[in-house]
Amino acid sequence: MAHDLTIGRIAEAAGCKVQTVRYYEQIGLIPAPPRSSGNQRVYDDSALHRLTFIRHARELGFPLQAIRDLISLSDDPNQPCDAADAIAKAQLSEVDRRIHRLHALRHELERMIEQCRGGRIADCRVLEVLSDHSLCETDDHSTPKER
Amino acid sequence: MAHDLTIGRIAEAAGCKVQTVRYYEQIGLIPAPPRSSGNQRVYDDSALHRLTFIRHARELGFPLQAIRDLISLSDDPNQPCDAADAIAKAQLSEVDRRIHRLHALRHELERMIEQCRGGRIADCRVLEVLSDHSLCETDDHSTPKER
DNA sequence: GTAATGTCTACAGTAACTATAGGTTCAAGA
DNA sequence: TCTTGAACCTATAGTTACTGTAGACATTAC
Repeated sequence: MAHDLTIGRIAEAAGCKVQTVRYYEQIGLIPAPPRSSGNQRVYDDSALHRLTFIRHARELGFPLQAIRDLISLSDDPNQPCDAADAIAKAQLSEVDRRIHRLHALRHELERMIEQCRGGRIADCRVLEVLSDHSLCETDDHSTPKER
Repeated sequence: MAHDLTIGRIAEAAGCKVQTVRYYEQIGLIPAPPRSSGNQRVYDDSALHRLTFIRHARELGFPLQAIRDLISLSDDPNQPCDAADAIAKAQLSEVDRRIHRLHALRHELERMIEQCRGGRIADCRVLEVLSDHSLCETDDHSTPKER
């Protein structure tokens, strides 16, 4: 049984906005669906499936380009899956880097909050800690690429 | 002793690009510095101090608007520091959310990689896991605001 | 002195959406 | 059946926080 779905329904089912679905169509990530007599997009389950794939990968932090790669891989299922594996592995190490960074930041924020005890700005360590990088316990100066 | 610094030097010292410094000036986050006879920006230590403050806060994940707020707070050091505290606390809970999320994602990526053992795409679970949200162990469907 | 590097302005481009305006279509209630 | 309000349509502009490019001028190193 093929369900007919409106754009609002697949957006809701996939957990994103209607505009986002249209945007994905515009950039060619999902195919343009057929239209109803009143020119409204009509989706089927496979469209929902692909949209869910994309949203899920986005939630995992994959950039759209990586998702594009994964989709083109899955369109040709006789290739070895090394490429998909490599993409996932690269993503894993990126996630590890972010977790590591966030833990350091968390620690520093806690120190900041602890030292700010309702005094006056002039005595507030929050601003001081932010000003002085040497007080920071991480020395990771790299800028995260896709945040 | 007041050091004279070129834009390249303060950018390097603060760990960002030259364009980023000019961008911060453009949006009014740092004041326009005096120029040399050859029309090049000349910075002093206080400019470096403010830039370091901004970069450090950015590395901590503060959006520019929050940084703007913190700067305007520090311009009036007789206020109570509750506001700075509130900003830091909001940031902390945001960091906590991200850490939590990333741990779930990490777990899922590991499962994906484990299940992809050099077979063919057709048998590769990476794509399958990405397609099926129900296999995912987190149900957090929210989209992070500032990524 | 000259070559390489750094800086200048102005503007365009990036990712990944998000919002708005001004219109059409659809579904539900009176 | 009419109407009203929600959902849809296109097109375009805006968002955040930069990053890159072009073409010209300045500074530094050899």
